[in-house]
Amino acid sequence: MAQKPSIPKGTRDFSPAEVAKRNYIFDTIRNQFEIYGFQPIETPSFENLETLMGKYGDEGDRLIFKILNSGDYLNKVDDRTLEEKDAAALTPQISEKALRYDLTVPFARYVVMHQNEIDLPFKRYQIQPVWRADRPQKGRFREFYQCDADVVGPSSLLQEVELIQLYDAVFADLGLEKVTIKINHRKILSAIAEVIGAHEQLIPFTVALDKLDKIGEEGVIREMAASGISEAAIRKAMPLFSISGDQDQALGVLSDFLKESKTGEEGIEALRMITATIGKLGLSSCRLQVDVTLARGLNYYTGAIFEVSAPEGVQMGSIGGGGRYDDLTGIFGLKDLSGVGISFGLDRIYLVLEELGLFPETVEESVQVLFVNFGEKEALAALPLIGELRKAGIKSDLYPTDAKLQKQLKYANNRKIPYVVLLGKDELEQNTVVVKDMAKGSQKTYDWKHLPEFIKTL
RNA sequence: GUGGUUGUAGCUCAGUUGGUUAGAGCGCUGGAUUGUGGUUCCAGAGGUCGCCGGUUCGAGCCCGGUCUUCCACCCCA
Repeated sequence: MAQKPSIPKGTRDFSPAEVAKRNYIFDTIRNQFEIYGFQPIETPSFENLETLMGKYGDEGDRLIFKILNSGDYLNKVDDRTLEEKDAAALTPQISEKALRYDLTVPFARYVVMHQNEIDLPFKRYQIQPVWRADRPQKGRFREFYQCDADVVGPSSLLQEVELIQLYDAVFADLGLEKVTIKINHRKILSAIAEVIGAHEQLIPFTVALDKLDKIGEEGVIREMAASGISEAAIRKAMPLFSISGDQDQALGVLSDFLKESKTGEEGIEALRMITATIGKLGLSSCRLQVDVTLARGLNYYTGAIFEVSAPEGVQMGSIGGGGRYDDLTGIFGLKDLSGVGISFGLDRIYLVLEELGLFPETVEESVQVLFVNFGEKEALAALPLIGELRKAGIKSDLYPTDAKLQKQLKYANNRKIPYVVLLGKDELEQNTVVVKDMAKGSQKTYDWKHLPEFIKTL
């Protein structure tokens, strides 16, 4: 009996039209990556499990897709682990490999393994799928593409500035207006926790703080209390909940709040430099916003952290994120190497562009010129002309059968083909073709010898 | 991982307290129109009602399970 085919939860097939639109985004991002001097690398779709485990926090570990060992994988498991049904202890015994969870950790691994071949500063980009065992929602998939650009080597803040410009350049090319790039600094978050006396609970503190715009002040307070942060500490942190006004003002308030912390002052200085420089250089599509409550991002970030949210009015999580990590390669044995990078979430950008109708019409154009097939003789006469067009780089094709003209034109119409060429009995006798402009409905006759004139109009 | 939600034609969706042969619009195929698509008119094809089981004389509709979709958590691109 034939089984009904299906694909796993959170995965998708892509039709030709969808692939065309996805490629448009890929091409736009790749083009700017290269314009900014980044070089491409690729890494395997799966890594050794131990390379990935422990890099993304407990929640991250849970979301990593583990690959079951081949062969008799239960053979080596000790009976006790099996009897106790201890998943955490069992996993490393039956799985040695796991699907890539993001592009940053594999990149860090790559840098360490290839350190002798790499010239610093090393600017690489990487566009590949990643996998997460998350529960799918709109804009959240189990297989999706990330487009990363990272610089390792220089600890200069000019890198952060450049990456913000890169974000802006890509979104400008995509025609995506009013994108907000939020920026914060890990040192600021760490200093706040220190100043209020909640240094031990830095992670729960930042996670709660991050939800301010979603669950409000009360919600944040409740969550902080629930995660063991003292009432006194929460009260101390409260002025931060209402920081508003422009960037300089916000940074001023923060500076006052953290005046006793050297770490905090470093973080504030960094943001001042970045925002001031971007202020001078200007952005075309994006706006940069300091946001003290921005805390998302993975555990390995140590400096600036970024998050890009979709334009207002579009229900979508972040469409990009990034930050600086001073010690990521340290985990793999290479000390004192700083890196900073950003990531674009292709699949979410796609949904945003689709919702706002921002894909150019020509993206779905598979063929520019379609020759109608009137029969064997006419089709044979069309082939050299099609060859001429193809040599000139024009996407052109002959309808494969001599189906009714109505059907062939309808096909051209559905495929959004802008020009149809008619070469029938009369044209064959006169060595001419009739070119029909599908949008206007107008027609023009060209002599075979004068085909270049038509090509010029394309 | 927790709680909820959705699934009927290729697509978007109707479908009465459970009752004979499950509908519409769009799309598709053919014709009006043997060299003119996107407009119009006519006709036609297309369904194991997600899947498995249960209740019932009888289930698209009720019950259980399962898969999927979307939503809220969690977390994130």
